[in-house]
Amino acid sequence: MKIKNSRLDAIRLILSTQEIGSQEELLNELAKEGFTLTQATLSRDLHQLRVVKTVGVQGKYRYVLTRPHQYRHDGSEGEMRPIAPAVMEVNGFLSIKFSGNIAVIRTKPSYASTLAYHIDAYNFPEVAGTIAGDDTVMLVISENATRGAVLKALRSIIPNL
Amino acid sequence: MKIKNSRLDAIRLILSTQEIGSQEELLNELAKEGFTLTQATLSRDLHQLRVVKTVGVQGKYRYVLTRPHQYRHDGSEGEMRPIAPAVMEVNGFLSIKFSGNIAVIRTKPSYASTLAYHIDAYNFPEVAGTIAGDDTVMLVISENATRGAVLKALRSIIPNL
DNA sequence: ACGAGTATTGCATATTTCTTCAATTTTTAC
DNA sequence: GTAAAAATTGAAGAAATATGCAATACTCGT
Repeated sequence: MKIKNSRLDAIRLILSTQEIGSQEELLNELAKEGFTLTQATLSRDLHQLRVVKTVGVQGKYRYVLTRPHQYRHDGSEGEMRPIAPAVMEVNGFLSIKFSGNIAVIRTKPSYASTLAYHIDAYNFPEVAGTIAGDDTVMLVISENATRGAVLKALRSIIPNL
Repeated sequence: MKIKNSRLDAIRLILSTQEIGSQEELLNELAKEGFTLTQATLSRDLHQLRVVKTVGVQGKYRYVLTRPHQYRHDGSEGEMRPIAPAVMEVNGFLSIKFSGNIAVIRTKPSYASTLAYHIDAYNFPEVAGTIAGDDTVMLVISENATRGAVLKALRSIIPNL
């Protein structure tokens, strides 16, 4: 089904760029994008996407993505995902540290999966893969990439870096 | 407040060892431990602990811990946390692979944060830190530790390893 | 020890989310 | 292409969760 899949994509996109606190809110955002559906369907969509409702920055509830299987596209994955639409503000970033071949990125609580989603979306060759917790992203650096190259790549999507 | 804190600990413990699908269910478990409280209070406790309701193994909903600050105790943290009470079954473990200075541990869906929680609780010096996704834990090995040492440490809490 | 300020809690209810059922649409196998 | 099977959906209501309010318990400074 075509409609459903693009709707799921829309949900992912919205959740990764906005702070959504209830299904109704998300329903409105989806309506703006031209998707008409009921809360019942949305509930099922969220279940399928394994989205979780967590507690965001100021104690507000927030729906966030949990990414299913992390660390992909190490060459084996030909599937070229569409580039994230326009460079967007990826806020929530706090700090980055390197250790061996990985970078540990700290974010504000509940922002990690959003950031990881964006990093993934760009398919940087310097990035072997990522995994997101709640406020931490671990990024595995590609074999032939340098830390500097990773920083440079990330700077293109993280404003305050 | 003493009661509340031990209750929060009890919640953490229960969530990390059992599959809890609703607050009422958790309420029952807490009752067994001698805690009497209402769903309202529990809701607030879960909010404070930033527990999330996610989708578990067979599509069932499940409450899981989100760990607040990963990768700690690199020397800077003196705070000695109490050892996890008794060695407990940390099931859900599937496999472990090493790559450079990290270990990638696969678990059954939604078990990752539970496992990471336990690893953290033990404060192994061989472990620089962990981060949990949904079904994956990435563990950063301390600079001066060997893979064997990490395995040995993990074996003490993961039965089938 | 007293009182002001803060935190914790239950109750009742509002709000939100999930699920059952039946209807439709889409896919699959011939 | 057609029938059977599977998937998707909305409506409505059930179930689960969050919260305003008032009462009680605790903390801290004096």
